Amino acid sequence: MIGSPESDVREMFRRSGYTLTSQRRAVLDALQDFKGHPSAEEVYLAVKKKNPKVALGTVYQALSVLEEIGLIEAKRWSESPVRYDLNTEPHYDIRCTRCGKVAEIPGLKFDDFAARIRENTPYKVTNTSLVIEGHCPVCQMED
Amino acid sequence: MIGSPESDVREMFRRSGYTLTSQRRAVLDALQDFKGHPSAEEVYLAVKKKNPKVALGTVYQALSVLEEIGLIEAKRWSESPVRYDLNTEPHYDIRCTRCGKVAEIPGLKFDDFAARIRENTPYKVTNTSLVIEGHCPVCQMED
DNA sequence: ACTTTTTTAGGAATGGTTATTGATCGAAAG
DNA sequence: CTTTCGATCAATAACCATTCCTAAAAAAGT
Repeated sequence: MIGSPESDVREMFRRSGYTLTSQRRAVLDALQDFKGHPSAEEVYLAVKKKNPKVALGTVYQALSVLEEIGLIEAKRWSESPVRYDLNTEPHYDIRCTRCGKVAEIPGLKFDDFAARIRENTPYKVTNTSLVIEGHCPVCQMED
Repeated sequence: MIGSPESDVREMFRRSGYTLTSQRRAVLDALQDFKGHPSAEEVYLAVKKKNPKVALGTVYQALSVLEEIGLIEAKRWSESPVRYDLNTEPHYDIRCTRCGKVAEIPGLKFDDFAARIRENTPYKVTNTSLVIEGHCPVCQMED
């Protein structure tokens, strides 16, 4: 939800009850450095460069903890591997199903649908995700 | 997008270039009969009752064709198997991550994200999907 | 320092989905 | 009708993202 400076990260871990281990920190750092929306595998490779001993399973587990805490967001596009993003400013992402590139949609005011949904259901909403797909201008030329 | 009566189904198949085979028809029928959002496996079992010879792979293939044509919609919740729904009136679905039940959120006017997004991007938008998850009233009692 | 609980590495196992292949079907032409 | 030829199908094997398992290590609690 926020820019996640050091103190916020610590605070959110403290409140969650999970411990902020070096592996979880490394996964978060890797996501911070990443341009785009890496898959678990890509995060794993990035983390491995600094600490060759981390296991892929650990990265998966760290990602799921970070998602549960709310520090990162998982995007499930129609193509399989789940992709992760730092949970910073709300924004809309669109993915080209031909070339795979993910872009942010600029100039579109973000509508906090999560808030509106909370007002309209007795459910306790824990997660919302808007997936948008299409063909980017370049790939449209194939038509 | 619409109620998909017989003639619409034929028309959409005709325009797509795909042929309306008995298997694809059976998959569509199964979805029509289904309450809720079946997985490919569940659709397969339903189709199998009427035609024991169909293969699971055929169901997957039919589902992907039907999705491409726009007759059905695929929902990718955080829990793995993809679930399918007839593409009828736009609506919001919420899924309880504890008991797995999917419910429609009533009384919430659907805002056509796709239309607003199309106006704000050079992409050709082919698919939008809003995934909402939380804990239903019953499962909240576990807290 | 000792005990308990949580986390990790490493690797094997799972399970949803895709790919493969040979057989079969179906529209279009002769 | 038949023949042709591409599309579709059933069955099964392969794939691969993710989860599970276990012993060891680390962290937290006392």
